[in-house]
Amino acid sequence: MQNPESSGEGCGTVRRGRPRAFDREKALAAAMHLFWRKGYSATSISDLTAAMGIGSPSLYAAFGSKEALYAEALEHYGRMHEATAWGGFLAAATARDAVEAFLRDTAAGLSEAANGCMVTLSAVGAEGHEELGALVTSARNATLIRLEERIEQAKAAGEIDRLVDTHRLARFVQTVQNGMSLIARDGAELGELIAVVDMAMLAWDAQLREPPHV
Amino acid sequence: MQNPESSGEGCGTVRRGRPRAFDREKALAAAMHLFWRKGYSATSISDLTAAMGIGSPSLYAAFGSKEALYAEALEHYGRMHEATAWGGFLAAATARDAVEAFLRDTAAGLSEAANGCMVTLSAVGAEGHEELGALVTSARNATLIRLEERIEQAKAAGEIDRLVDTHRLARFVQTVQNGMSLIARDGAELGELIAVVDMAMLAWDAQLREPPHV
DNA sequence: CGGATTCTGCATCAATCGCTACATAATCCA
DNA sequence: TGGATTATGTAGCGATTGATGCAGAATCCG
Repeated sequence: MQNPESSGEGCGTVRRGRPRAFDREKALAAAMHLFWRKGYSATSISDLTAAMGIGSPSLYAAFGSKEALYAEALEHYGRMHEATAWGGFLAAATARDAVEAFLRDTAAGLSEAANGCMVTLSAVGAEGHEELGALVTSARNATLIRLEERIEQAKAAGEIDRLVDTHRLARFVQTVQNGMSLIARDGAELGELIAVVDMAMLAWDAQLREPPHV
Repeated sequence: MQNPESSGEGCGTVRRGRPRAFDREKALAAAMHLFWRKGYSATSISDLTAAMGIGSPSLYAAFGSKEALYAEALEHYGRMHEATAWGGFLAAATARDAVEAFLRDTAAGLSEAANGCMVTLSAVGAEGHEELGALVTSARNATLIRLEERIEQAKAAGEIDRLVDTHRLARFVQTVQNGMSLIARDGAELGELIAVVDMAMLAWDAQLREPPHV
């Protein structure tokens, strides 16, 4: 926050003084995994320094504070999972294919991580850290908006009837995806997650068969 | 834990010594709401004593420890919401009606509380308290088992084809219900939750129309 | 080399954590 | 009333929390 150079990693500038003895990216990844698994409040600085393999002064010099480290861990999480979560979605030819790819890729990702989605399951706002809570809330909202925009695009392309409720479709997909994070954290296996996706797509198809105005 | 009388509230026995100056049930309810909203780790004893309106010695005399208080708050939560969550489910004539009632009652409950379900969203196990984590995990699993048993019952009654995958149906319903907790905590309104339920029931109906073996 | 700069490890800060000892207050039974 | 029992309030326990001061080490530029 206070030092504008420290957070940006200063890619272009030549580093002066004693060089950092640890890999900042790896330390950040370790912190991310810890925050991901235990949440913000239950993760202490000593947990972090142990997992990152550094002392607390190095942590604070490199990341500023626990809150700033969490914010950066969130960004790192987003960078790491952007492609796997949205690649198929963006490449799909239709909104239906996009949604199905999105849910299937989510299922695949969740069955590997087994922690659920860091963004979906974060309760950092409710834990009393409103600024960080706003970060995760806006990240969640971005998913809903992406879904809605893709559906609107499908409407413009004539793929989906203009009278269909975009928000309803998107909310449903979001709900299923969120729920998958929870059952995955409780140990659901890939096959179960895939079955959930299949049933969700049945709902999608049935909803688009329904008369739009009832 | 150590004192067998303290946790059971000793309804029948005559109380001796100085009487308690606070309402144990109300204090427990206050603790439950705090744990519900903030989670286990982010809720401190001073938060609790402030919300319960008592001193810490009274808290420990009445509830034993923070962990025991959380466990009792969980039970209290279950008792408070058992009827509203499962009343319609148990009264329904068919499995389909039961599931729809379960999801609709969930939607109604979530739109009031706006915290999501305390059991669904608890991460106390991941926070490092495995015993409490086992409690919430088994509570979540109980929901899945109830759903599965109701579906099996419907199969026995000839209402649902025996070849349909019980676990798949139950997992889907559980996933949708879990997801609803998350979007409710993010501010989804009753109408949006109801729309999700409607779409979930489309999936239910479509799944039961599908040929069981593919 | 010397001086500036930056990072690391040790030690520690004030604050808070979960929890409790202790003296006093309020009730019961006799 | 007096002794037994239980609850309350103050005050504080040792441990841990998030976060730093500081001396020394390691690099840069000149």
